[in-house]
Amino acid sequence: MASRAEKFTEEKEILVDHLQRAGLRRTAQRDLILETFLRTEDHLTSEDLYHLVKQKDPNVGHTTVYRTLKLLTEAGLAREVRFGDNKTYYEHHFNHDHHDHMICTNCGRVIEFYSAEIESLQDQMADNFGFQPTHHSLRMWGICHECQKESIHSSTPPGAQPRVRVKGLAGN
Amino acid sequence: MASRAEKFTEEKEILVDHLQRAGLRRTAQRDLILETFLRTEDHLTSEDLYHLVKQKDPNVGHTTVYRTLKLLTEAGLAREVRFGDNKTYYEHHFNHDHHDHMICTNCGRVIEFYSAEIESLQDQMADNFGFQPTHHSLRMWGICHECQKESIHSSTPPGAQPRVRVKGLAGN
DNA sequence: TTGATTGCAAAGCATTTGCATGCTA
DNA sequence: TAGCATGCAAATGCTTTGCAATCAA
Repeated sequence: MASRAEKFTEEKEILVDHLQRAGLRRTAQRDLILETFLRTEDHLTSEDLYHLVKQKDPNVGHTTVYRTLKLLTEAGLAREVRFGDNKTYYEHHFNHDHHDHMICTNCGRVIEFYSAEIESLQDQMADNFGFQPTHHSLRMWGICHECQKESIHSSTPPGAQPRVRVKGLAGN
Repeated sequence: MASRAEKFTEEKEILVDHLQRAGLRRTAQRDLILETFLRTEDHLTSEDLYHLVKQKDPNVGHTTVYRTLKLLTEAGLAREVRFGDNKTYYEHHFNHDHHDHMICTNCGRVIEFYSAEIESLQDQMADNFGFQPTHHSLRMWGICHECQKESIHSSTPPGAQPRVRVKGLAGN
């Protein structure tokens, strides 16, 4: 376990390497945004991250957070995901295994899962079509275990606001 | 095979039924939009459909197309899909089997596929988490067979504009 | 010094909403 | 006739861009 002072050393190196390779510059904002991003394990929008960053440095602009999240994605540190509410969420990518998502349409909970069998069948399927896949996204919407229990006692949804509000039914 | 005059009878009945059940009204616009929608087998945006409908009746507004596509989705005649360019596409849903999509990030081609094995593994996976799925979306991005052939002869992409422009890498 | 970066404001885009008018049932 | 539907314009929400000032290398 790394000490407090050394936290996220590896990720920071990746960012610095990426910046150098691309002829970009290391700035206090980029450092702060990366650190803040890594400090939460949640899926967060640039809006969410913006507010967290503001607590540390009120001068940082929303635009910079947007731009830096794209940067982190290019550097392989973050990954964009969408859960159906037309917002872009970001999750950690470096040192995190690939996974897919189940999204509870009642409470907004997001469950990460991985199935080697599904992955291999996907590749097989792509192969059938001569398709060369670079990436994919599998999402399932429905009711999570906890919300199913809730509905035994009450027909109304649990008190907590859904983290993700799914408007349409389809896969956006 | 139904005659020309009887085309889309079944779908029209579904719409009319849905309208009646919901206390809504049948209008010339809704009929026209449904017909135009059914007349193409493509994935189209409300923008696309709007232009097609305009050719028949220039007075129809974009808003009505938006609203009607939502209506058709509720009626079970259409399904929303997203391919990663932040636009909502619609595809036929009634009498069309469930399927997933491979999207070529070079030419925009969309390949529909279905795998019973993947579906069943998904259900199994959901079951492991006590998750009750209502619907799902599986998309793979990559290079289609045709574009792979093209790249043998030229390093530049083929002339045709991508139907779908994928900006980010992740599943939006 | 040079050119990338920042943050504000403004623009873009797809989509939604308010509202007066029009039209089904 | 009642109230749903329409279509325009305006608003919305997320994201991107223009630009002058700032800052890293």
